[in-house]
Amino acid sequence: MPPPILVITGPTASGKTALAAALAKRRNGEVVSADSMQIYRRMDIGTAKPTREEMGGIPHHMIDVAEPEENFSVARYVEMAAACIDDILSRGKLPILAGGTGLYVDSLLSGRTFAAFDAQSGLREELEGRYRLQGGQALLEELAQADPETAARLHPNDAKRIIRALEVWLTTGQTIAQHNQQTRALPPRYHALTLTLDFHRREDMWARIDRRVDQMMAAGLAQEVDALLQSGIPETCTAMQAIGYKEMAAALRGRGDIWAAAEEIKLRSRQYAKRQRTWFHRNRNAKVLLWGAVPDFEGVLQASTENMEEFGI
RNA sequence: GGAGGAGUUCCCGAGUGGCCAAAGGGGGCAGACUGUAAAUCUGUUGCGUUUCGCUUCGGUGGUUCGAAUCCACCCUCCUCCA
Repeated sequence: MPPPILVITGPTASGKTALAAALAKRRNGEVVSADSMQIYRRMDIGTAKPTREEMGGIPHHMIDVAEPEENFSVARYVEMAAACIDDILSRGKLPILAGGTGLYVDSLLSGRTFAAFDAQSGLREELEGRYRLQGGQALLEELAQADPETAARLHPNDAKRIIRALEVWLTTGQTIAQHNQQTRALPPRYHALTLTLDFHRREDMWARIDRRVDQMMAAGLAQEVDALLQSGIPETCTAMQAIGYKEMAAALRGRGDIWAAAEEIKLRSRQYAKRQRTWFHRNRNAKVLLWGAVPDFEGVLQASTENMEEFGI
């Protein structure tokens, strides 16, 4: 039986941070973030990174572990986060994985491994170039020669996945379909109790998102993004794709004012929250805890504790 | 007061007699997701008893076999001249 851990997921602004810290305090736990943007240093306000105060003395891992210029990846996340969790377990404490990046959470819990990727080879760039020149249909037909299953699954416009599928085949001699099949057969890395936070009514979630963005603005989001731009960060790097950063960066570069950018950030955050929900709804084993119009933190804390006891952690 | 221009489906915006329930984009809704994932991609988006019917393109009338498209008047907005 894999070691038991607690997982807290949910859309953005659903209170994962606060719940994780509170439960960690009660259960002698440590928090491991599962957030693809909080890993970057110097991106605090816009990623809603927990403040020292919010952490309440609880150790938090997988935050500030990379520079914004770096290209992070799921594979790297899983490797690092697994090491954190194993370390926490070895010290007899409860790991609490908290975050909204569904791919990171699932990859880590499942024990998934990733097919090789060689950034130096230039293959990716070559395939990207061919995609632009020849189009998705052509590459899809080529992929079908080796991996008809994946080719049938992918849409011609799905450049990223077509390219990755070809890349895996070309570099490993194994199709991504085969790889996925193998990795699905791997035993889960952890025995997880997943709590998914969500809202009864989406209007309440939107209100929370709006308020949070207003708070970010008040806390100096524009200045934070400006500092990143001043430091010469490439605009194409992954970190600058983050909601709140790309919109604000555009405004600071002279396209629109920062308050219009704030409104756009609210919109993009709502859309993001929807995608997160779609992802998390797939997990039928998760215990869903819903917020009402007036958040009942004590109630959710109580429900969480009960679920944990039932689960045996 | 005079001269122009504009009013299109939730929004922007194409459409200037039939092929128009009306391009495209946005937004909404739903879904996908195995090394960029806060990213990326897909479907759908007037109503209904759904290979057909009904209602819709500022309003009201009219021309026509047929109108979002033409005509008249009216309403609203914008620009310019007074």
